[in-house]
Amino acid sequence: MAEQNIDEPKAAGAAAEWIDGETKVLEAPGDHGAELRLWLRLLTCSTLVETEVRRRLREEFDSTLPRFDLMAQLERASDGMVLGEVSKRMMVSPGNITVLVERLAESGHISRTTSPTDRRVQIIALTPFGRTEFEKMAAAHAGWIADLFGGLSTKDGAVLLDELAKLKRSIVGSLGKAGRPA
Amino acid sequence: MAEQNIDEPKAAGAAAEWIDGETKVLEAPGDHGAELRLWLRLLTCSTLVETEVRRRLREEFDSTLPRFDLMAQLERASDGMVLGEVSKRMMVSPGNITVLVERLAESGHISRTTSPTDRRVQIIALTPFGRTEFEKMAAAHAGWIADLFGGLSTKDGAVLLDELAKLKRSIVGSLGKAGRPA
DNA sequence: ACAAATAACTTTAAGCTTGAAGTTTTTCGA
DNA sequence: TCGAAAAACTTCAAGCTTAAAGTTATTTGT
Repeated sequence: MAEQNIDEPKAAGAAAEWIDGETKVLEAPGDHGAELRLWLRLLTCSTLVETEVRRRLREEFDSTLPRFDLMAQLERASDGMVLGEVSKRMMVSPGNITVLVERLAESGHISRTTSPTDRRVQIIALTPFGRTEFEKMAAAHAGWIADLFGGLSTKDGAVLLDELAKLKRSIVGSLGKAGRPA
Repeated sequence: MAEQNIDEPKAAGAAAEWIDGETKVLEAPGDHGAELRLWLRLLTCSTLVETEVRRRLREEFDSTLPRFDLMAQLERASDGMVLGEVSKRMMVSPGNITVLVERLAESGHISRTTSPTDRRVQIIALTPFGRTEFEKMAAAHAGWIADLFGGLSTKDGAVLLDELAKLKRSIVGSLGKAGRPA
């Protein structure tokens, strides 16, 4: 493991590391080591937080992150939201939403109606029960995140937020270039 | 696959946003808005990259990220690696590895042997075929990441790497505090 | 008006992932 | 030594996720 002060980030995409080893560094073709290290570290942070959030949602609320996210989308839409819109906002496939909605409707957290003006469209909304439950979860969630990120100074937080904005522009720019449908 | 909106970061954990809305900002209890925004942005970057990597692994190599990661772990271990060690390094459950190993063994990418000294232990290693395949994928992967992160200046990359190190310390510190087993 | 295209889901098949429970081996302690 | 405990998986049930194919409903082009 390279000389990093914090210990090994090995998760998904971890092919990164082999550039670190003295063995491979010699033959590095375009030397993408810096980017790989960055990606690996980003992924590690993200995975650590996500794993912890999942764990606590399960243990403290017997729920899951996807369900929480779906309810979060609905929280601000008091009139409900079209299924396709939820899918886009959550960046997941429509089929996925269908399944989640089924479960959340069964458990009484959300309601689902067919649009009166377009019978293809499904409108989903939090039920009062769902809203109450979500508010409890959201408050707890905010606390967890605050704890996990709390070791960062205000300044570091601001810098990180800014650098991540730049990174996002880089990513989106790169994705846009290759003629993938927007 | 739904075309996902790139602009708004709404993915997993997105309860964040409701602090942004004028509605909620008034009653923010401990005001964890800064941390939530940071988390949301981090997650967005990570998700965008991961989704793209998965897509390309599938389209260009008919493979998956978990398989790639598993092979990446083996790449540097020419003598093979114990299954439990792989599980720890990849930060996933042992049962998960069992399944992945089965598939990769079937396809001839890895070999699997029972340790001669301890018959509980499974040792897995890349086959020559697996190694060749992995090297192709790894080279492509490094290029994808370089593209995605390439819009970042060297300076920004360095700053981001540093801030992420601080963040990771914050996270790990926070996780450590609550007496969860390491 | 009406057929073709488009939209908005839903269904399906396949793969990933986990926590919990189960199996086989080793190790440890009295 | 020998039985209990621990280790290292494996199996299982459930849930998430996606791409692709299928349905039903609405729009469009002519």
